Amino acid sequence: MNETKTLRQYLRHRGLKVTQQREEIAQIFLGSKRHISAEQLHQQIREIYPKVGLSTVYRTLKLLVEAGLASQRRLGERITRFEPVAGDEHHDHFICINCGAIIEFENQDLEDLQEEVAKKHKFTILRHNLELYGYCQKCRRR
Amino acid sequence: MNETKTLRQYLRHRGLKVTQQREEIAQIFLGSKRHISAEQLHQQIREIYPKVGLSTVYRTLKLLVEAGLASQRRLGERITRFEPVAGDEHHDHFICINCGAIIEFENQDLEDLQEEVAKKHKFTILRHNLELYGYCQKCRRR
DNA sequence: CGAATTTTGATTTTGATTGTCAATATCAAT
DNA sequence: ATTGATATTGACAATCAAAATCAAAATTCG
Ligand SMILES: [Mn+2]
Ligand SMILES: [Mn+2]
Ligand SMILES: [Zn+2]
Ligand SMILES: [Zn+2]
Repeated sequence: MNETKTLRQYLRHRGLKVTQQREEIAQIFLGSKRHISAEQLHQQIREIYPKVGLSTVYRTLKLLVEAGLASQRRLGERITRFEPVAGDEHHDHFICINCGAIIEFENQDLEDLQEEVAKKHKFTILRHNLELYGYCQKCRRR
Repeated sequence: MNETKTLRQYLRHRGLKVTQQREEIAQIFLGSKRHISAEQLHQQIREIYPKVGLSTVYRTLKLLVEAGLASQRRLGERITRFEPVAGDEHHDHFICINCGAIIEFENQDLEDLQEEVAKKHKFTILRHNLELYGYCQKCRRR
């Protein structure tokens, strides 16, 4: 678990405390399925660490995002979902409006073109959100 | 006001009723500033039509979206904003994280490239969201 | 250890949006 | 114009994810 180290470093760097709960939450989060909600993660954590509260899950997810270990998304639903970030990778999403499937993809041309458009408008991009809604392979025919 | 006609047609086509409130809300919405919230729109409407309720504003905005006269966005905030749609135009957004400015842009290459990527993944795009967050021209230097 | 500081978690609160429902409006057929 | 079936309205309550509260507990560092 290298990410655990990254979290500890981030916390110390900010003068925050390395607590049991933060380590437990990070541990479970990093091993959980992608695009998980705070509530779902809380359920999973409780199976192993029954005393952890939902508030602390919300707070720790925020820290993980700040530390660059998680990314936060609102993919068409009203709830926020989180996913672990491996290194400096980036990806975007297809979302099937029929079955709810989330398909991740990466395309450097798309990223480059965005930068080009930004340059034209004298805008500096720090991050972006691209969500493509429609039908997945299984759902597209009827 | 050609859009008023479009709304009437849409309502009749769906067996819905053309009401005072729907026409009033549409009228004010179409003349309002872009990226307005339901609450803000309700304020504006009340200045001229004081009896219109917030629920009806929400319901009518939904109808306007369905009729293709409005588009609905969540640009990083927790609230939903609406903007009138002119014809079949489409655009995406830069959002300045410093001053909150929203800059609209259109780029056909970007749209085409998205389609290309979708084809590779056997995904059919019906709609999409692209939000580029960063600094606008004014805010980018310091 | 001991004190200063931060964190936790049960609980309450917030706030945007949606649901409820009795009163009212619309509209097609008389 | 009147009627009656149906849809709509608006005040209000409900929902629900997320944020705030705060006393008790944990962490850190000398
Ligand atoms: Mn993802
Ligand atoms: Mn816009
Ligand atoms: Zn699907
Ligand atoms: Zn700016």
